[in-house]
Amino acid sequence: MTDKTETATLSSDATEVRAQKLKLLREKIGDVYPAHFHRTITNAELAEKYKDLESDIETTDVVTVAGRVYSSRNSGMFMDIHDAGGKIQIFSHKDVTPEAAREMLAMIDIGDIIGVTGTVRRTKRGELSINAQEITMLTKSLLPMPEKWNGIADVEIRYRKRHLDILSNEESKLRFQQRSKILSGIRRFMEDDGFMEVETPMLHSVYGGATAEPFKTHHNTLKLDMYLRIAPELFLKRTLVSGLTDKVFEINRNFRNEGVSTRHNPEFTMMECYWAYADYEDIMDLVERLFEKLALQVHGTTEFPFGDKQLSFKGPFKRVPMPDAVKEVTGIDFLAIKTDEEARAAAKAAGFEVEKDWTWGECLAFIFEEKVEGTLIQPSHVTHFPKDISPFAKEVPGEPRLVERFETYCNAWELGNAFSELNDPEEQRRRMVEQLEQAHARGEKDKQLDDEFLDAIDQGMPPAGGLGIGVDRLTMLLTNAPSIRDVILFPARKAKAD
RNA sequence: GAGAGCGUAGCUCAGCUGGUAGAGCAACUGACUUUUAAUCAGUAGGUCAUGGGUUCGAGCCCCAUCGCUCUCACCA
Repeated sequence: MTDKTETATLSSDATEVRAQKLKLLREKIGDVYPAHFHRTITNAELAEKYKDLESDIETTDVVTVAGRVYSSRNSGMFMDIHDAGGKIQIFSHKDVTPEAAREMLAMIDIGDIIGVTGTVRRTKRGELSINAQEITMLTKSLLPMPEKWNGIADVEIRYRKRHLDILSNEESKLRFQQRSKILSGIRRFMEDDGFMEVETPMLHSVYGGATAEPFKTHHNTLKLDMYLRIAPELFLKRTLVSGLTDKVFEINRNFRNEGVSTRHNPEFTMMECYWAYADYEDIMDLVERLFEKLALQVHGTTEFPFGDKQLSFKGPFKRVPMPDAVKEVTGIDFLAIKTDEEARAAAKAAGFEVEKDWTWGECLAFIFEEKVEGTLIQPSHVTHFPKDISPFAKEVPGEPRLVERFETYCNAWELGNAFSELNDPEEQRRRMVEQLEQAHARGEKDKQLDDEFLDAIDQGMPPAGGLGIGVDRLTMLLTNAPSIRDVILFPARKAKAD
């Protein structure tokens, strides 16, 4: 394959060496990136099948494995190759490996993907191995692998070149495998609970269902300004009106043109569901059952660590009305306060800076966010939100300033938001018009009234409980990830100047 | 959008009050035939993010720009 005069000409620059080896390989064996190669067993299956094989025992079982070369010892006599599920040691020795296969070793670099056919054995030192009879180059890698002990630590590279992160950091690989299982776990839970998954538009000509700045785009043929959806809520409710199903859900991306942080990405995954003939208390039960199931799936138990905290997803969760929570922490009894003026005065007296036009509900919500939110470490449902900030929720009977809404908090993060959904068409229209006026007053010129939604509500939407769950944040908690970018494969980045 | 911090070899990181640019891994040349963070000897690899400035002299000090991280704001 190659003799000393050829190898002596190799440069010491890693990428140049690989390019030269690729050229030599093409001359010698032709196709360095073959289209057809079939392994007979994966590395994980191999480990399972031969877990009882004793040390220093050689079998006559011939297998074909494949994977990326992660390390090489004794001039390639021992190589570890990894596929997505595990690793296997390749043993290439003159007693067991034909000359032609051993010549290939000089052309193999760490990072290359190879296929190996040979017999299964366990070495004296107890390492399950393949005695190589045939070695096939499947993919020559042109770039060096990241450092083998520390992997990629530079967060910029970890996010921009995610393949290097996952290639070199086992923790990162496991986390994304776990995310996939969480996603399918949510889907299975919802389906088992009788919910039907639907897909509603990502491109909206009128955006709504949440208060957020949208991404704006344009459809050329329709000559129509459009928005990437900030929430699927209004379409899912229209689905509920249709009678297609009494239990509907969607798992998909929402887009919000706002700040990025360790807990915010411009596109994020939301599970949203609507359940006819149920109310927000039924939804609380549902959230608890879902969280408990996911914790069991990921950790095998409902108790698990996050950072230096210990979380428990064992239901039932603490349930506390917002006015009670605020009273407990600050002593301010909002239920005893009658007017907006009094609310602002009470807030000011307690040391909060409030805007002149704030309502009773806005003062209550503000103090909740300032003082209570940060204390909610274990999963908790905060109920009885002010109506002023909840345009889609039904009033609490006997307390028209509050609505049947709850948010689920954990680790001081908002994870879920749910209501007994408003289905009174006149009340719904009133509240949406009010929201629209407020938006226009803030300078949001693009905000429009969603007539198609209001028309559907006029048709009659069954009473229902609805819920939105932030899947990324839930995944962060379940996989002990400090940043949302650790659970999103390709998080939003600025364009690189070079 | 505001504040704080960071940017040194392909990767992980040192580099003191300003005085010749360093290590480990990876790579290359050899030795070594049962290793597993293999080992041993040697070699090569740098516009110290970029552009200005101060200084006899700048990786280090100053200014600007770019990128990243964290905190805050908007928000989930």
